[in-house]
Amino acid sequence: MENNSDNNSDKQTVSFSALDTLVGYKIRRAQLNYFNHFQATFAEDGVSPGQFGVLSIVAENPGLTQTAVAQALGNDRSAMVAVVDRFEKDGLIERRPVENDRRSYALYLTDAGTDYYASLYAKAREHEARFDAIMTPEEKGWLLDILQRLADVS
Amino acid sequence: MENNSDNNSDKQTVSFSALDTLVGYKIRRAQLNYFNHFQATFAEDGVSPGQFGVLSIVAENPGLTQTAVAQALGNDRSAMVAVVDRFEKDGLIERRPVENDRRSYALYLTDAGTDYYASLYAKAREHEARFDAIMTPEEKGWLLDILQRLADVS
DNA sequence: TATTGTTATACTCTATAACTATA
DNA sequence: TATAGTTATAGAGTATAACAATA
Repeated sequence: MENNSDNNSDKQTVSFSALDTLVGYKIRRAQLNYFNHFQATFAEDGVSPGQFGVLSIVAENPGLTQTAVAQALGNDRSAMVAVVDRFEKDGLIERRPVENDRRSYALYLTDAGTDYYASLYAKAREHEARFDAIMTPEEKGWLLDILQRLADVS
Repeated sequence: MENNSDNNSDKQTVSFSALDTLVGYKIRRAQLNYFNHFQATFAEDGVSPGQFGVLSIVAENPGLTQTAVAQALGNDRSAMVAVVDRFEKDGLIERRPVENDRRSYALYLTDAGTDYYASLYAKAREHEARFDAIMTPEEKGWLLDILQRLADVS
């Protein structure tokens, strides 16, 4: 084993003065931890955070086109194809023709998809409880508000 | 143009009830916005947030090995090689042999690297000001604390 | 046996460009 | 001309596995 006092390699004593005052670094670490937990929770379902987001938007906004869902989530529409293909194949999402515009598909959850999303959402809420536990409801409301403001900085 | 009232494709009216109560979704959006701004600010320098993190850790903790820096940042040590190669080639970071352990290299900023990091850090602080502007100092202190707690959830 | 730096590799996420069919 | 869905592709980021040198 090396002598930690010489080369400063003891992890506990590493200085983060600069990074610890930048929102960007801490927010990345927090987000990575959250997503890793989320992935672990939904590993058996094979649903990623992004896929859960698509299901959630379609569940709450039936009839949106693929492009509209992509825009709502801030993604490129090309990224929707594989996600919708997968959920359509699983019988959870339906692509329905849009009258008056044969270029578009309107997205709807099937009955199975509605049930499936309900179970995923319940699981997501259980998962969220682990993170809710480290703050008060007031703090969480305030955190969500600040995160929204950070997302809106232009 | 399609009829928005029929297929619910007006972005302003999309419902996010579920996602808006999950920390994970909002934190991802906030982090993406922050990182996009960061990338734009440092585009001329060609420095990513992760690369800035490496420089910052080495600047504050001269003599750490590559593996120690990777552990401090929560990355795999294999990811360090390309980053250190690049900064070494640019004459900003030095790999020095570690006495008593010929497997390791201790990392140090060169004089040029020290100056360069100082300028990058000043730029990062200017960049941060855009995000500091949307909250009070008290709020920021509290935000950093909450983010740390989120990162520590196990 | 274990660890460091390294290489090769693969996987996810994401964005861009171009194509087609439609508008 | 412009847009929706699609496809191919490429880049960044990250992780794993294996190797040689060294501990």
